[in-house]
Amino acid sequence: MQELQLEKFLPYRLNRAAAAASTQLSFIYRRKYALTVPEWRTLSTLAQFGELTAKQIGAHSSMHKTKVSRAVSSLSTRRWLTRERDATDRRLEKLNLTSRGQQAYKQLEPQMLGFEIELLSRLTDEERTALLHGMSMLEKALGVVDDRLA
Amino acid sequence: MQELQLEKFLPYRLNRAAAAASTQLSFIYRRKYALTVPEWRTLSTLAQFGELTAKQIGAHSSMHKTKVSRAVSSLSTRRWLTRERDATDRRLEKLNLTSRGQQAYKQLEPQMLGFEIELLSRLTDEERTALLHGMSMLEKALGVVDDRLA
DNA sequence: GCATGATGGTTACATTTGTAACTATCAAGG
DNA sequence: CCTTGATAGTTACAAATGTAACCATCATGC
Repeated sequence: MQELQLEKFLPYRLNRAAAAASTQLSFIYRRKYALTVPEWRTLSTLAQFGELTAKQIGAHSSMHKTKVSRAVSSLSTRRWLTRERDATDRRLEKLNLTSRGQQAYKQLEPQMLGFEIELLSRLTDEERTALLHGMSMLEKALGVVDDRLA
Repeated sequence: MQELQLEKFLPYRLNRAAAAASTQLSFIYRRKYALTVPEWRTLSTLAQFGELTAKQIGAHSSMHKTKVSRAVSSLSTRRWLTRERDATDRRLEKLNLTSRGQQAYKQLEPQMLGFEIELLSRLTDEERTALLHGMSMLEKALGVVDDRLA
């Protein structure tokens, strides 16, 4: 039987890499707009998909509904998004970015992509391809890919 | 310029995979011993390296010192580890697993390894090798590998 | 229509986590 | 020695997060 070494142990390595990437990334949107992680995810999900409900945002970004609720209400206070009751089902709230929200996102998007590109540029083409493919397989193995998304 | 898609975005994917792996793993040691994540990490680090100080545990497991402090004090209450002041530098506390702590770890270790093996077995040999190599490169790029460890 | 149960979303409360201030100890310089 | 600054570790406090209870609304079956 093999022996467990924390620094070789995949769950631990994933956690450490994720925390590092998240921290480094958050410098960008924290310094510029004082956004939290849930707020950033809500913003980018809405920017990507357009009108969504809070529940849909949670499904796309894997966030707990209370996190989404708080992020939405905070972005709403900032007037970065609008909330509108659905006429046919009044439990739902249709969320949309305001032009101010879109503008902020347009500022951030290239910097976020830049961070990822810069990070991955330190790998060779083969390493990069292999890593991303491996991640996809891992996601499948972990059951984190949600097939039933719009 | 490319467009950012959260589900393709590496930092987000890392976070999601790490959270899923961590949750699934923690079922094992939570159900059996009601351990928290910091406690599990402290336990396994000590099991792996033998006598360490709290600071060293933090360095090896990438945990904040308050997390380590709390985990250590909780494991100490359980009598899974002993704390002993260093004679030559009385700021330091030398930590060691008790036989009870070692025993608990011996129970958990194969199940932890089993989880990882089972997870990785869903990838082909090439995918697995490539993923692990890619992770190593990524860790280097993120600067999470701490060279100056004992 | 009117119970009953499900669903979208919010909020109160408890738990976890991080930040910063603190204690105790050490090391270096005068 | 005595001051000054660093270090190991703890703890008070604040911020973030999850759990569970809750409200409003809807859909279903009687």
